[in-house]
Amino acid sequence: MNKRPGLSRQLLIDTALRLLDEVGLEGLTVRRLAAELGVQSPALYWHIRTKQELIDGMADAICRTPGMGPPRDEESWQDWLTRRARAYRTSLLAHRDGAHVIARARSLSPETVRLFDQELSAMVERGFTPALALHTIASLTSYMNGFVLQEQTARQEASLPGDQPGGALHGGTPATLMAAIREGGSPVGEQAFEHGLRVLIDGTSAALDRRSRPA
Amino acid sequence: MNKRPGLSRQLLIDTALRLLDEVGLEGLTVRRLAAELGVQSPALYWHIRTKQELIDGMADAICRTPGMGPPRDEESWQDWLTRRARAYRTSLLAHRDGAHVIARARSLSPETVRLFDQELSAMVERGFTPALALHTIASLTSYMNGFVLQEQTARQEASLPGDQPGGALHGGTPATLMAAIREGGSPVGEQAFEHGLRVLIDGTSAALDRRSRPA
DNA sequence: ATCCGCCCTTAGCGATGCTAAGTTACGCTT
DNA sequence: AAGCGTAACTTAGCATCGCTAAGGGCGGAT
Repeated sequence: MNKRPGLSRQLLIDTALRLLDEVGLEGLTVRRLAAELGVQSPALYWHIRTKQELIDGMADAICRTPGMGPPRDEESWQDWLTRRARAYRTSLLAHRDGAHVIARARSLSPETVRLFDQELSAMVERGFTPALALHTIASLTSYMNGFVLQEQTARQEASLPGDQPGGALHGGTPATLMAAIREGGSPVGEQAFEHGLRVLIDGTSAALDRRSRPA
Repeated sequence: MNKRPGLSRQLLIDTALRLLDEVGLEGLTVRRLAAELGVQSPALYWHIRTKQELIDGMADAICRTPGMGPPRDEESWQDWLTRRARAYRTSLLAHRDGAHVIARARSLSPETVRLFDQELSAMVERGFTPALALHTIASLTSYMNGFVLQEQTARQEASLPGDQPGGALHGGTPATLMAAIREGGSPVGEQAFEHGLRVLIDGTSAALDRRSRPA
């Protein structure tokens, strides 16, 4: 389907991410990717060892987006974590099943780990202990991954047979839940994400205060 | 391999959960489950429509654990959410790839939704608005799912070739990260989970105060 | 000219989710 | 008691999957 500038590990990853939007993670097969590259499927195994390795690379590419990385010098850690979280969510949402790719990944590239380490150092400079910095980022990452994961499974559910907006709820949605959603509290979407994000930042402020000036 | 008390949807789900511990989610195939039940694989399709439906049932069973459900009458919402979160994590960790099962699930049973609604009502009785209650539970759930997901992928990584404790870090782990882990800040495990949990509860207290007595 | 190794091909293995069609066993009416 | 319908299973098999084995073309070094 394409001309042949020769394959490469990176080209496989980039093409796989583009293909992902078309066919989803379930539909992303080695053969389909090979076809997209105008090549027979075993050719891919010259550049990657397993499909898992391809997925790891895709996850890594999704993580390494502008917006990740250490804060700017003038930036408070609150502003930075908020900006970083929004950028990360956007990057996950940028590809169909993006969060599922992350969930299926098994290892990060050394470069990404190094970038991550720089983030931790910057937090230490701003008053975090190393352990508190790591716990904070880990909590935030768990939240973001879990959130978008739910968001993206809900999204593909919404495009099934008739189903009011409101997620995975068939039949009679109970009273309080309906009220909550009507009130603008849908558990997916930007507003919900921002809520959890703020809660985590506020709670982290409290944890940081507790350490820096203990009773 | 078994006698035949006759199959049932619930028996499939229970057996699948038991089998999951042996073979993991990747190894859990329809044929393997059928063999475990002493039956040919197409027999299962009398009781379930697709493998996806089986996974939905497994996820539902994992969610519905003692510890979930509305708070006791004398319990503060903080104590309840903490207890509930610990119980949920324990339930996910109780099965190999438990969090991955949740991640792959697409819908919840009406009963689970109803239980969830009771939880929301109880929160409203304790001063939450419906939307705030839903946002709170959603944030907490995202966090818990994301956390155990990472925890369980890290776990199966640890049982690969030589690799110091410390997760998905091959080669030279950078300085701050190493310090953080040495300091007792591993991003997985109970201590890390408790940190994020407390942060979320503290932040929720702040959000609740903001609503109930707005400036 | 020859050889070597990079990068791709054709062929195919074992396994997967699932379907089609046939078979058994049991409870019901008559 | 004979007949029958349906629930619950079987055998066979389709299309597709990840991945391996073996070989071929082709450019650069010798």
